[in-house]
Amino acid sequence: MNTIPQYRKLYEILRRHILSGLYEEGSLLPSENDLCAVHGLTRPTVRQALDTLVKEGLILKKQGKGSIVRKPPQNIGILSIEGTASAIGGKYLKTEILQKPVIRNWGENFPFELNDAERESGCIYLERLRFVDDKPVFYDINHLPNINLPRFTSRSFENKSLFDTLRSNYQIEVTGGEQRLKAIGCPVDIARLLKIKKGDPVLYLQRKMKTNREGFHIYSIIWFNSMNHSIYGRF
Amino acid sequence: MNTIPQYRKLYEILRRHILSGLYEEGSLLPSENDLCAVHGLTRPTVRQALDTLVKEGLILKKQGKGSIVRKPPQNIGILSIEGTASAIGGKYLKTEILQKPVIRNWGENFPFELNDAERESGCIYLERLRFVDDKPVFYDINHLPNINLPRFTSRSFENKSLFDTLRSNYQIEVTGGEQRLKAIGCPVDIARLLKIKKGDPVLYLQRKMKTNREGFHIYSIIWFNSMNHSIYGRF
DNA sequence: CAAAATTACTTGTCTATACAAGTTGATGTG
DNA sequence: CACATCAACTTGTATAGACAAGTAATTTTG
Repeated sequence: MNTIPQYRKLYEILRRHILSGLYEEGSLLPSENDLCAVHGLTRPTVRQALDTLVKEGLILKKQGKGSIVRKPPQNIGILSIEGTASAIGGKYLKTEILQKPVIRNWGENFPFELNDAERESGCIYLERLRFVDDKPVFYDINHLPNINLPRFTSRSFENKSLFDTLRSNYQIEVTGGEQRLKAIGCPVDIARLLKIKKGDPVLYLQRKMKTNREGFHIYSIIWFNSMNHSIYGRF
Repeated sequence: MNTIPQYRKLYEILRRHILSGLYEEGSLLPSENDLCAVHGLTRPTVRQALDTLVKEGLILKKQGKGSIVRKPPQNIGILSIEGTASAIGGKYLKTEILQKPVIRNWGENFPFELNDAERESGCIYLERLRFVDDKPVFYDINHLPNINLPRFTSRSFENKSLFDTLRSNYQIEVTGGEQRLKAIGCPVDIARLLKIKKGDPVLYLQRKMKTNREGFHIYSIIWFNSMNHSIYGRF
């Protein structure tokens, strides 16, 4: 059976509520017993859902007090952006799909090593241009192995997070990864997309992300205009 | 009572066993039921201990299989460099101290927030230029609070790691941190040091590192010439 | 009125049990 | 022998309940 566990459903609900702003920052989530009653679960199950939220940094638990809602830095699938001018609310982040997901080969000199399963299955490829405050900030191309992702290429990704889709529809979560970072002069075709001049300094990232699905990696190459925004990270 | 929870004790035991090499990499931990029997606990408690190990990356659980022991987690990439041409061994990394550690104020617009203790004590300041293969690759300026660091300013740091010194002489270890990243055109004075042209794209990092000493942070600002090297990181 | 004690809440830890689901090797069967 | 089946393991999910410990507001006490 391909059923989604209860604790996971509750996690998705709470996560959505938190991110949608239903709870103010610093306010308390319903108590564990309340959540039990409302959703018809027992405490260990509810706690499992809350544990996941804690791990993601969305809540902070205090014994005797409750679960305090936090709003972690706006996360664009692992990539956190910090604005220099305005705070970045989810509202101001837009995504334009330049290349809808298509199935194709990995390409000649793919900059990462691939395992056999990945190479044999081919990959799903998509290109995106992402906006903050209606101004283009970064452009990314993404490769994921075409393994057990039913109906993936027919989904809409416009203004949706790729990682949200993977998480809520396929239970795939990024658990870690590695990346290489450079500052380069922007090539002309990318510069046109980002509305900057050729040769302007941009951040160039190659990243390979591991997921909870064994051997399933997500590969991204990113050009990031850091003129008005920084990449923010914790380690 | 100040008793340590059972799951925490078990976690400490298993962690010590793994790090001491009692289990080989890739081998299996005793099954959850075995651990229950041996330590006189129930499965939820044992699982709580294992969860912590998973979170730390010391084991990897597979349903139906067991808990697989992994190598101790990779370093908290203080700053890993990856060469484009030759592999970089520690041997080829040299450090030149441009400004020996001095005690002074934090400066007007220090780019990070400081706590009271830090601001009141003033800071130790030093500048370094770091070479790979005898070519300058990055320049960093570092600030650390002048709190309980006897004889620090009289130490030699030439070709020594600042972090090694802090660990072995003062038992200060970096436990995590946060950073902001940008690509910028290199300012003229930095360009001269790095032997590149003014305006060439360089990576610019601001990082704040947390340590095992409560409230003691290390602040670094780094200009990195990524022409021939990348910054490599795991997350 | 101010401080101490109580009370009602919260999360933290733990036991005991049950069944589902994935893995592996042994056991039969054709 | 090759292959399917089964049995015995593993971890994953979930229920039900108990008591400990921290928090905060209320009540009692001096």
